[in-house]
Order: sequence, then C-alpha cells, then structure tokens
Amino acid sequence: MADHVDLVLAQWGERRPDLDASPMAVMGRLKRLGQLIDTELRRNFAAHDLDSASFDVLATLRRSNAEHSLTPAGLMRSSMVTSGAITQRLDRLEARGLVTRKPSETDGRGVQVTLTKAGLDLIDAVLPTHVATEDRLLAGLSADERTKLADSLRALLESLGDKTD
Amino acid sequence: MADHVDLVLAQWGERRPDLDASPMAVMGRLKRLGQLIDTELRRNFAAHDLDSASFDVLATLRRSNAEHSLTPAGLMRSSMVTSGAITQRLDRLEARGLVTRKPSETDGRGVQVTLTKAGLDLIDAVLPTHVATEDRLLAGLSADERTKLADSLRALLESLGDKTD
DNA sequence: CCTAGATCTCTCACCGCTAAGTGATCTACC
DNA sequence: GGTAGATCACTTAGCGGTGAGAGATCTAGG
Repeated sequence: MADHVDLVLAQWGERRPDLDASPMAVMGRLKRLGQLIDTELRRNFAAHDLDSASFDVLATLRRSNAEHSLTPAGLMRSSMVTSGAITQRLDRLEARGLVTRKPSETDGRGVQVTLTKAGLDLIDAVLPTHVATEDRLLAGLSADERTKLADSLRALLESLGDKTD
Repeated sequence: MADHVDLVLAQWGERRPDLDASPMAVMGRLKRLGQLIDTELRRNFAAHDLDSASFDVLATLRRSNAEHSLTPAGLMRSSMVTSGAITQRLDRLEARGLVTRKPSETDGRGVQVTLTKAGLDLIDAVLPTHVATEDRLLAGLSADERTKLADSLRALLESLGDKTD
C-alpha cells in the first residue's frame, strides 16, 4: 500500500538522503487531502450557486445562536481569514440578500451581521447535501478509524493552540 | 480537552439536532489544520522570497530525478492544480531564472522544464528550514502519534484514489 | 480626565487559482 | 492512411485571498 506521499518520501530519500523528510509523511498528506476535499466540496457548492467562502459564513451564522447573528470579528476568528476577506465575503452576501449588516448598539465600531430569511433557507437547504458529501468522502474509513483520526487531529490542533477555553 | 471543532459540533447539536454533523469531526479539523499550517509555512517561504506555489514546483523538480527535470503535465499531476496554474507558476519561475523551458525532443506538444543552477541552489537552501518548520509544527505529537496519524491519513487518501500504482 | 494602545471594520493593490476554451500534436482504430 | 478523440501547453476573465494601512472607537493606567 502506497500513496502519492510515499512516493515523494522515497524520492527525497533518493535525491537528498541527508535530509530527514519524515515530517512530510503527515504534512504532505494533510495538504494533499485538503486539496482533494476542497475540490470535491467546491463542486457541491457550485451546484447550489455557492462557494466555500460564502458557505463558511452562512454556516457559522446558522450555528452560532438562535438569532443567527455575529460580528465580523467573530466570523474572522471562526474562519481564520483576514479581516479584509471577511469584509469582502459580507459584501457579496449582503448584495445577494443573504445577510444584513447593522451598526452595533453597544459598540460604536462594531457591526452585527444577521442571516436573512433567504440566507437561512439557503443554508438549511445546502447543509444536508454538504454533510452527505463529507460522509461520502469518508466512506473508506470505519467509524472506529474516523474516531481515531479525529482524535489525532484534535491533539495536533490543540498542540498548535487551537483551544476553545 | 476541546478544540474549536468540538465547539462547532456542539453548536450544530444545539441548532440542528436532526443533522448528523459527525463527518465534520474529521473534515473540519482537516480544513482548520490546513489553514493553520499554510499560514505558518507562508511565513517561512516569504522569508526566502518564495511562496508555496513556487516552492512546490522547485521541490517537485528537485526530487524527481537527477536532471531535476519534468514536463508541465507531470508537475500538474503532482501538484493537483489546473494546467493554467502550472503555466503561470512556470512563467514566474522562468522570469526569475529559476527554471528553463525547452521544447520536448520526442513530443511536439510537450515542454521540458528544468531547474537552473540558481533554482537548485535556492531550493537546497530553503529545504532544511522548510522541514524544520514542519517538524516544529508537529512538535506536539510523539513519534508514535505521528506514525499513527500518517497511517490514518494514508488510508483516507488511498480510499479517495490517491494511489501510486 | 486624558492619553496610549488595543480593537473594530473597511479600503486598496496585488497575487494566484479556477474554469472554460484554444490550437497543435499524438494515438488508436477502422 | 485517415480520422476521431485524447492529450498537451497555453490564454483569459473573473474571483477570493493576503498584507498593509486608515480612521473610528473603546479601555486601562496614571
């Protein structure tokens, strides 16, 4: 059993035997999986006139609270993109009537972003197909393997400071 | 112990208890790790006047064979980006004198891309710091945990068709 | 109070990728 | 041998991101 990364590691062993390329066994696979998964999810989103950036915002608002409302700063922390990216995402979603922006009542700098009815309906329509696509991509792993993998990934994330508390 | 994805899963359970969001335990973490790692590697590349796209091409050529030479089609398969992206990457690298393009001797449509001396020197200079950065990002996992994680990721990649043979 | 620094949202220039499509060349099959 | 379809590298329009920075507002310390 060998995947593309095994080949890459073998090539490095051939050309640069002095180099310890072992970190690539994890990092290379993370990158490659990310690209494969992104490509697949992109297709699903496109079928619903969406892209992963818009989905990300709508889904974050949807799950945040009963009002489906959050500040741009909150969206930024959740999405791990720059503030400029959030502004542009919201511009697009607002133009499509999927979210509204209104000044914060408590913070003169702040803005409150809220899902509109159209935005709520759209995200609720896309969510089941999105989860189904993710599930299909994981079909090769048993429930136990998924759990083990999720646990390993959680450990790595936590070691990189991705804590909730 | 809880990371950001645990919070996200709890939120979905609250807002959409009917939805089985469990695939996100793996998919969400893969996405999040990808973003964290990309950001970190970007910093390292920038310190060497590089970006991950250029590094990807130079490293692929470096490890491919003793001549450090490949076709654009080969680079495309290895990088999993579209052919247009490869053309543009090569344009940039050729303009910087890091690679050369010459027509294939055996295929009238084909091109042979080769690392120049400058390209070879640059990638060999960056490689050690790149691997060191990756190793630092994995510092939170023991050798055994890394192996287990790499194995899980390999299994997932293989199930998605990322085979060498 | 007042001020220094943090935080919030937004703007802008630039960059790299996708998606769709082009023309040229190769290959397999009739 | 001719032709239909695959493959190859490239072009272009449009999109979404970063990084740097602006201007407004909040907050903590003296």
